[in-house]
Amino acid sequence: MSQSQHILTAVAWPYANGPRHIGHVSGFGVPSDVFSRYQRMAGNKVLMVSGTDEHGTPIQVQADKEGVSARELADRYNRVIAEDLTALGLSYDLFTRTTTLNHYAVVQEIFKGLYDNGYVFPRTTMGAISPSTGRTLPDRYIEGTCPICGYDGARGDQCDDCGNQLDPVDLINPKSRINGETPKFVETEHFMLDLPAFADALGSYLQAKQGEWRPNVLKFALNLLGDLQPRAISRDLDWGVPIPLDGWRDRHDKRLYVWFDAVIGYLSASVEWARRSGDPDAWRQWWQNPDAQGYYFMGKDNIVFHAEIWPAILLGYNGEGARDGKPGSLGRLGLPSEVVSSEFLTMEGRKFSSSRQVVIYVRDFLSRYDADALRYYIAVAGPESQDTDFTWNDFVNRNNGELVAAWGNLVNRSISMAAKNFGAVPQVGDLTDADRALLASSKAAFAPVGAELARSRFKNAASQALDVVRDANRYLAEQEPWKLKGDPARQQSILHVALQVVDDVKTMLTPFLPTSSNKIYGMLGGEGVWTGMPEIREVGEEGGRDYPIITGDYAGAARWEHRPIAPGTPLAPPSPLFPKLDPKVVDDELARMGGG
RNA sequence: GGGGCGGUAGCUCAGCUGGUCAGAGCAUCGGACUCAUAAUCCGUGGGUCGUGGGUUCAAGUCCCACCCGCCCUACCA
Repeated sequence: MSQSQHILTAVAWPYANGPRHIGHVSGFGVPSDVFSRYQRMAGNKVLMVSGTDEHGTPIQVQADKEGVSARELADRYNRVIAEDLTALGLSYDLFTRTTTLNHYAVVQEIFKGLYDNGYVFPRTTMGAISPSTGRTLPDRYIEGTCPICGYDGARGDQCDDCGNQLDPVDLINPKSRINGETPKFVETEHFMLDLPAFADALGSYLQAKQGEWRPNVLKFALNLLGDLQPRAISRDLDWGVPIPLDGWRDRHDKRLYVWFDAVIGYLSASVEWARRSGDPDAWRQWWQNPDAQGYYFMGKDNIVFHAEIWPAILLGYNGEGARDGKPGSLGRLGLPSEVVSSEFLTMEGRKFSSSRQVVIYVRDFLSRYDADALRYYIAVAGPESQDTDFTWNDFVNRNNGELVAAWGNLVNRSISMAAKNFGAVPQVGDLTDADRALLASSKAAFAPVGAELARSRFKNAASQALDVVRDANRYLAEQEPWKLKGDPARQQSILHVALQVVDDVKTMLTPFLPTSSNKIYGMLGGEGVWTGMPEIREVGEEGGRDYPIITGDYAGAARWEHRPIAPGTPLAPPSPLFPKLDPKVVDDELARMGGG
């Protein structure tokens, strides 16, 4: 094992145009938190950052629809999302937003660095704008008749009927999906990121990741290299980060493209975190230390931005593309060590769709079920390596069978017996072969389970921890401590062994189940905090506005290691850890989904 | 159109660079037990590993073709 490392956990930024649903958090939220909690327990220095992504056309469109300003809309959903992610127990060191002055400053610094090195240049292009607002009309917001197959619901970027990629200029009878008006195609000047200049650098960067990244991510990224085009990183819109060049800075009709500013959020959030921690340069440990690792968590539709565009931006800022150059004033910045992408979650066989009520928002879910139950389900049955279907039936089965019947019951029966008979953690006497075997297999599980967690293979990790649970239940069935009233010494030894294994497994499940693991820690007499939980804090910014952030003190007692339990520690009769769900909730939830 | 993923027991899925790889969990059925949220434990059945070829001493595991499902295609994780 290596020494303590600096690990940046960069979590995809949820878009603040509405509340997030469980598909979103299964992609970026739960995986990144399980990973980060494990890394902290393993003794590494984790910096986990994210925030709400608040610029761009969809937010402006939604705000117009609701008759509020983009900022008001973003304020609203920033708070909703921050509250939901906190309730899920996601241990962000800083969860901020893209509308801070700090973020604007960092984004503009990166832009200038790219510009000074020659990787960003202006170009006049043809683009669609809305005649009534003058704003860029993204291709997806234009529909019309497909010039190839005649399908009349084709979008500007692609025809859903024949599958061909289109240019919106070619659409017959194009219309805006926002308000039905006919878009105007005009010449407009935009700044382009010179992606072809990074073809070689990106190629060698990605090649070096062979065997390390999930194969689908790497294949996808390598594939993109074949056709790199300069890409516009500005838009005709007033809701975004201003372009920091003379003659552009004060224009209200040109802003940086939302994705360009969003990925830079990982850096700006790190900078903000450092400043709030009292050491403004602390972020450098995660970005400029050659031994630091950066893990980026997201859903698969984000791969292009994290495996292609973000590395290109960093290379350009560092002056490491085909045009060379030198690092900007922040200094050389590290590229992602690994891009961890989840696949997609579907809902009862269908795509998530808020308009069709095929959705369950995080908030609604957590109003009826525990965060640990959702975290567990996503970790063991989520879209880790392929698209996965969420069904209420499966959720109830796994909750009742695995969390309640296997794990919760082991905890409950062990502590209950020990509390009832001895009122304390029992002494251990001579060990039998069976005792030793169980203790050894429990202790031996730390290494493989940890290794799987470090590789973001959460299903394997959880299932190996559950194997220990099954071993322990079998052990109790074989040893039958409840029959040994006449042999208290032996009875004590058995219960001691059982409790020790409960403690071990509690440790191994902590990344998945922080809340219930904290309870078990307390039940077994643990002092202080086992694993920290996030909280919302209201903060301000010099010259800016107040806003909520998620942060927390995660330096609890939790360590990724076997911890001997102490005989004599008082035990109280336990209460169940996980509520068993009535199978009727399946029907209730399906009915809630609008007729199922 | 281009790219990617998947098709293994009733269900959900493991099976990395080819040789105990035909598995796990759940569900079913039979039995045991009672400490525990009627939880637990033991046993049982069940698959020509999508289809057709090929390479090999040996193929879910590699190659080709095909069928089916899904996803991405750059402003819905």
